Amino acid sequence: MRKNRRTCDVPDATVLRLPLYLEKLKLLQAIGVEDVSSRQLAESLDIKASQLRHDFHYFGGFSRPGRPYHVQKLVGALEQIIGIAEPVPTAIIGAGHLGQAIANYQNLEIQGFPIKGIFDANPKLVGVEIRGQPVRDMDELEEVVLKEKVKIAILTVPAAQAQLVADRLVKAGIVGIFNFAPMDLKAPPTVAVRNERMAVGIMSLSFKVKCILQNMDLEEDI
Amino acid sequence: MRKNRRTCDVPDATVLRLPLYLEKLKLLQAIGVEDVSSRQLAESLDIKASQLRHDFHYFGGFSRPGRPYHVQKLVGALEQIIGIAEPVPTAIIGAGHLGQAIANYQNLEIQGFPIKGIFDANPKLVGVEIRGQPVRDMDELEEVVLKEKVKIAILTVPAAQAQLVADRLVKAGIVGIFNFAPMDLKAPPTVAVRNERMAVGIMSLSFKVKCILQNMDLEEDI
DNA sequence: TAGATTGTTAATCGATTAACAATC
DNA sequence: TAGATTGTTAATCGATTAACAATC
Repeated sequence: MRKNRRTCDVPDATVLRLPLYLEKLKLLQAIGVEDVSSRQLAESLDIKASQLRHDFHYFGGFSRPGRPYHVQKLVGALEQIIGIAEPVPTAIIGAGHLGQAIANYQNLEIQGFPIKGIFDANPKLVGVEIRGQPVRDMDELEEVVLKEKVKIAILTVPAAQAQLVADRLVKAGIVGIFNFAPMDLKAPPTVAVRNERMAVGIMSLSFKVKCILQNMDLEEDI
Repeated sequence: MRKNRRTCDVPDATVLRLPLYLEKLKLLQAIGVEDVSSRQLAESLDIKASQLRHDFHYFGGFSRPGRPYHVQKLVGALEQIIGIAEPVPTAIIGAGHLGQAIANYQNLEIQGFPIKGIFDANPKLVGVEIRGQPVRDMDELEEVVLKEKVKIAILTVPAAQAQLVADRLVKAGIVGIFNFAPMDLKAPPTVAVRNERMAVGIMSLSFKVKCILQNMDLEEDI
């Protein structure tokens, strides 16, 4: 029990690297590589080997001194840590273009997030099939969440409805919300929320673009 | 010239907060608020006032001791710094669901990123109108980028084609790529690339979900 | 054995926060 | 004036990197 609690006391920066480690390791696994050293893995991700080992150290390490990592074992261990060793039932709320884009992204299921329901308030969309699943009416939300033990909701509804839907999801017992609506959601601390902010992404890109253009102008001046 | 260069030597963490500051300030502007203190603005963003002032300090500060910030001026200054004081011509490559979702997201234009072209390789999509614009054939890519002085490309093509398209964009003179394909793009240092990694987002959420569920189990045990 | 590797701690680096003089 | 505010530097905190003993 103590140990489980500890595996959760990990810096965000480390948590964000776990999926990258897993992704690379799965590629290695696919081409039949059995062992990999921290140096090899770190180089392919453009980070320092000591950072990778430091990250792994939060979970007690996955090998022992002198021996490289066993790819298969490491994949299993990371899946366990990330929480996708067992599939995580997931639902998509909002079947507009974004919702459909995500529903059609089949890697989601492969990566451990099977879509157990797609919902929309628009009667024109209800019943439309997406990857073999009908879009359901919002009325069925609570029922399906309960029945399918949905843990994560991907929220792609308009900003105006996002908080309302989120409240329903929380009440229905959802544990994580991946929010694509351009606004901050309020949720109790027992529900994890991740806001995907398109505006932050494109504006931070714009900042760098501006800097590149300025530097180009400066070089021309010389 | 020295000063311009300096405004680019700013920590990433600060750059990522600039859009959040701008967003809140625009909300204040919309409801007619003229002045705002660092404490008010910081509290609404759930950060420390000293962090906000420290961030602003990278750009020389936007007020003087004793006086709060002038909302209007601050909005203008941040737009200048982010690089959206002038609209930044943008294109979307890939008119699938994700591309259409982004194209339909009208805030993009309001926030300074007018869509000057939407492209797709699929002949069935070419010609379809999205927000008053026809989807163009990929053949026209270079021509439109040049003519419309497109600076940023939003890449929503399948992973298999992403690098090929990116190479064409770089050659055509694009300065920033917002990549939604689930793979890392290679580009010269004169082109800014931002990878949007859905997998990282949902897996880091899953990690937190797993921790919440474990803690709930622990409490039950007591 | 010699060279390479991990786990683990210490050193370094960078980002956040606190403190405060100057100002209104 | 008293209270509040900013710009700016110093202190603190946390994350990254380096170093190295133990091991293969």
